[in-house]
Amino acid sequence: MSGATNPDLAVRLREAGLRPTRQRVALARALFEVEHRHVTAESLHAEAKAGRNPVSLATVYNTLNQFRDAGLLREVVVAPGRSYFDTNTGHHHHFYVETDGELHDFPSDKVTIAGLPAPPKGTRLSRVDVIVRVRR
Amino acid sequence: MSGATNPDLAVRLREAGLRPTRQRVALARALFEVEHRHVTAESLHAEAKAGRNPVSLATVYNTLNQFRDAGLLREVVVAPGRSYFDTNTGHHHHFYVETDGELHDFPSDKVTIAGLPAPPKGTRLSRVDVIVRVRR
DNA sequence: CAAGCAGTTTAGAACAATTCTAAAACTGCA
DNA sequence: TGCAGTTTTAGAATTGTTCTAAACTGCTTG
Repeated sequence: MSGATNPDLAVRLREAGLRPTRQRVALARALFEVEHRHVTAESLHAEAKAGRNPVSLATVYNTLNQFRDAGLLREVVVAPGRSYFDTNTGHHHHFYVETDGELHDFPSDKVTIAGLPAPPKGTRLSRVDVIVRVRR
Repeated sequence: MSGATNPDLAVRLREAGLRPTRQRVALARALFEVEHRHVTAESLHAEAKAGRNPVSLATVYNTLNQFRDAGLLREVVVAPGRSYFDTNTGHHHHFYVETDGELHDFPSDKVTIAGLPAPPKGTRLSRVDVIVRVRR
């Protein structure tokens, strides 16, 4: 079962304008066939290498960037040199546990942010990131 | 006038547990004797080098980290490999213009964030960062 | 006010994260 | 199946930051 090709993923990639190559599909499966995940390039690379679909680190970086640009992933920068890719692209925010580098989602349903000033003129809103930093 | 030593800065550094050395005072003057600023290590280093108080890049990094640890500065990470130090340590949030890397403060007076979930158990709140990302 | 020691600075090496390069390997279409 | 354009790859290069070890400086003491 785990060796089978998932046609949905191939379709999803094609719709994003990306050819469903062996490597991209392998990474997409690791990312999207399970619950929401937070990965770094290094962690995903280690995972792929350990599994039966080794993918070079350069390709992991390329693919994560392409997935992000295509809207399949969201990048969250929590600290200098610490960047996560989040498979949850819906509206939500993050807890970041500074003492051990963990990142957790929380839904934005209940959260309301009021009174934000208008974007500087000549710019349009791209996204509002809320990172709640906590420590143990 | 601009060559004079500012005793307040020396005091402020000493209170932070830092010896007021020539280099630290020079950087503190560049940072704190004007309106609130957003600097990077590189930009501050370039500035110091151009002025009459050249300071090595290593010292700029050390000093920024010390100032941040002492609460004199706040670090804002906006993108991978892009970290600003903000001389405004009060409550406020940021606009980040993704297309050109600019960072702007905005006061948090008017902004209310309601409905944030409680921190994960075993952790205590450190800070809530709100970054409003915009593009031209 | 000289001496000495801990704290600081520095250039350069080292390191970590990410991107680039150029060549080999693929993918998809004709 | 052949072929043109994409994609992958290893390794080099780049970028941002920290480390190292030696020289220097600020502060305290005798």
